[in-house]
Amino acid sequence: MIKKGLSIGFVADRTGLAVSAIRYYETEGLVEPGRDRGGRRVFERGDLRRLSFVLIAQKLGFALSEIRAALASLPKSRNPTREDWAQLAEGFRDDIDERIAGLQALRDKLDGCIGCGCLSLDRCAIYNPQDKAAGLGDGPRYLMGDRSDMIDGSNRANKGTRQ
Amino acid sequence: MIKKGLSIGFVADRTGLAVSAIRYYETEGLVEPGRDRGGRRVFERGDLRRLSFVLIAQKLGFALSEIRAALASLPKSRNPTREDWAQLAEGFRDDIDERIAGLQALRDKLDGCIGCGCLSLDRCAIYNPQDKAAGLGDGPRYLMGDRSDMIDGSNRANKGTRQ
DNA sequence: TTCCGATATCAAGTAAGGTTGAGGTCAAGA
DNA sequence: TCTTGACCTCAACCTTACTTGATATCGGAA
Repeated sequence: MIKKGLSIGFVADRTGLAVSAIRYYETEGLVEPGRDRGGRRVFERGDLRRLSFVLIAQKLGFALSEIRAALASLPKSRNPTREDWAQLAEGFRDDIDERIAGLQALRDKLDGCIGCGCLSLDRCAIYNPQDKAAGLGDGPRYLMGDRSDMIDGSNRANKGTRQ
Repeated sequence: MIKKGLSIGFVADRTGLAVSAIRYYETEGLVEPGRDRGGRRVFERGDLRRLSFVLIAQKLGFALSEIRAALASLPKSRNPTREDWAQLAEGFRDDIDERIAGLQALRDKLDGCIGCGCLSLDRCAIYNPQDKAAGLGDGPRYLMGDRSDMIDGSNRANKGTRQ
């Protein structure tokens, strides 16, 4: 059985990653290269795919920890088959779809509010204190939240206004 | 002329930002609150909009430096009008559109390659060393770049293969 | 007048995602 | 054999985007 291993420099050239980044990814558990007698890292071809996946996922805004979790679904005992990768990509694609939807929703809101000039806001589609910034991640955030009625007549009337 | 100023706490409540974050944004030039006699920050209503804009843009993956640049297009001498904001939002929306397009392209590529199982790659739509990861930012990166022919017959044949 | 919460500054710390540098080893070619 | 380039480890440093803690002041209410 002839085994061929790839050096870290070769992998770096192929993926466009810096050697230091690949070593860092190893410490983060994103790849687990073997070692040769001399202690040098020996990568397999499948690692190129893993690392490319890391690159793509990162560009999409996934954190390394999330990517590690995704990669964990690949079998460790054998070389991942195309079915394994297809399955991983499936869930991944769902995530992409969600992000696209989130961006589109936001764009529509921007169109509806700022774009149309309805900055008086009370009747604005975008302005809704109950509304969350849909699809944009953690924590409820008010979108362009500015409203006059809350300044002059709210239960916070004397807090926060000065002079 | 009656001027009303908003305290940092009020602004924090309204935007959902931490007080410390708002102070940080000031050091970064994203807002420039005035000060009252006692040295406390005094915000204007327009600052709520600025800060909301910062929040949204950040969620979209813009760096604070980019956001600062975008905000710089607003007039400093007078209160930004709805036209000012509309103009800012316009270019911003184009960016969103680009990002959406990039994500869609990537999704399609994933569908076309991993999804369909064509991992032999040479004929694969996604595999193209000349191709950049479209719309995904800096630097050319190979997408899922793994190819057997380059291992056994390339001008790098004896570099990077071991044992 | 005293108290207390909100505010202020400044330095340091945090987390993520790496890069850089020092000092050392390995192995193939001249 | 010597050199050279690719590789190794480990610690320190970097940037971004904040948070935390120490220490101090402001100003409105009791």
